[in-house]
Amino acid sequence: MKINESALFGGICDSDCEKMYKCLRAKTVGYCENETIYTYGESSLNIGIVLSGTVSLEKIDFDGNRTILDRLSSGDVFGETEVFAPATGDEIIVVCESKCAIVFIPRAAITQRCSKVCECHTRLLDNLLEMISNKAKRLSERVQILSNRTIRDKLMCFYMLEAAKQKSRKILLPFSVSMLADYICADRSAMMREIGNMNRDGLIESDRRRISLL
Amino acid sequence: MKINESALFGGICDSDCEKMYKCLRAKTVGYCENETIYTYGESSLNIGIVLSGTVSLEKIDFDGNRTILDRLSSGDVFGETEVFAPATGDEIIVVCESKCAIVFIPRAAITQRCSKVCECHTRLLDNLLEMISNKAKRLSERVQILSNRTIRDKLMCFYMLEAAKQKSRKILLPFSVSMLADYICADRSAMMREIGNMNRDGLIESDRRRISLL
DNA sequence: GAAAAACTGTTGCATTTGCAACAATAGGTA
DNA sequence: TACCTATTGTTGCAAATGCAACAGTTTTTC
Repeated sequence: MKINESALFGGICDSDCEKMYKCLRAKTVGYCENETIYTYGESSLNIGIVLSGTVSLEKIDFDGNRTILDRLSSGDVFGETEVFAPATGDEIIVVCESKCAIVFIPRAAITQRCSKVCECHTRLLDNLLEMISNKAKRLSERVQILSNRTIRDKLMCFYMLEAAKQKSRKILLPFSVSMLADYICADRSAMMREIGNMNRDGLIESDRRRISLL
Repeated sequence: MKINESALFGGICDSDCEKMYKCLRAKTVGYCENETIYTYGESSLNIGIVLSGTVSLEKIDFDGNRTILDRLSSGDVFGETEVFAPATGDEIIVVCESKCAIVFIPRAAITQRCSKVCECHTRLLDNLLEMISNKAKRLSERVQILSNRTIRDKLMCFYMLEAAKQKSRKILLPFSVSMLADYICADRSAMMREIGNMNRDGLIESDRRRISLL
């Protein structure tokens, strides 16, 4: 994937893109699995664009518990705001899930548009607007899921949203069953037990990552 | 409060503001307590700006359970994206908490900038960008809080964040204790019990809305 | 192909939570 | 003042959840 295929540069032609890459003082860096790409609060003067691979946004609290706040893939952006300012004692980081390439751009270069107020820069802002909206949307979905009090309700909420996205009552989890537990912030074994109950109660039919809503 | 005092129109002079109010086809409407102002999915062709008063974003699920997704006051914006697209069977609405005035602007009027590509319109987009970022930040805080598994941890997380905002270890809840239970998605009585335990364990000293972190 | 690692699935038990029902205390109003 | 209402605070009990420990299965790695 090239930078001009990312959502941030959508609608900007190749030659303009190259000019902007320089104008924006962008840099591309490669990472391997489990490498820490970004620490919120520290290096937050840059925004990052995922060119390829998958990364996850994780919160590590003072007890060492890991929570996935968000998962990003090709074309997604992080650090575009101080959205994930960590609470005292916690740490919020971006970690490489699978080998990836990241483009870093100084935040100032984006918001302080160039003296020429060029069309491209305006387009860039438009794109950024939509991307942050999407991030807000994902977060809001997460809040919807987490606002349920029981594991069963959290799961049903997640399944429903996923079914809507996949336009089918038979869904395939976008990540491992263990990660689902992290995502809905529940104990894995308790979640497994509840999935078993839901099968028994005829709510769903599930086999590992494959779930049918009944 | 006048429209040009809202964050959306920040940095735009009065006369320009008036012009834009017309150019953007804006309309101001007043609401009384508990009135429903906006239903996501239905009237989402407009964005709304809270001029005065307080409104809350609520999810009503099919069982009738109410969850507060967000609270907005003077200068805040809602409907700027389809951020709160309701899950199937649920309803997401904006409800008036205390007597308020709302400015509605057709969404298209904002994103499709006027033919003149005027400075004001660009500024408007900049402002919108920052506001959505703030919304994402609030949502992310909420996720941080909800990602804790016990009521105690949720409360501590909330207290910490609030202490940081109020720059003091003695904090005053921004809403009623009952609403706090809704906010952290816990049963009120269970939360009260846990607050009692935390006092007993010497973690906090609390009296109604007044809390000291020890 | 064998060993290692990661993931999936299960169970007993102590703790936490939700639920229901009720008591006590502000705050507002006639 | 007396009354009404909203909010805050309390408790018993059943149900849900987390925790720990372990077994089976799949995937990766050498």
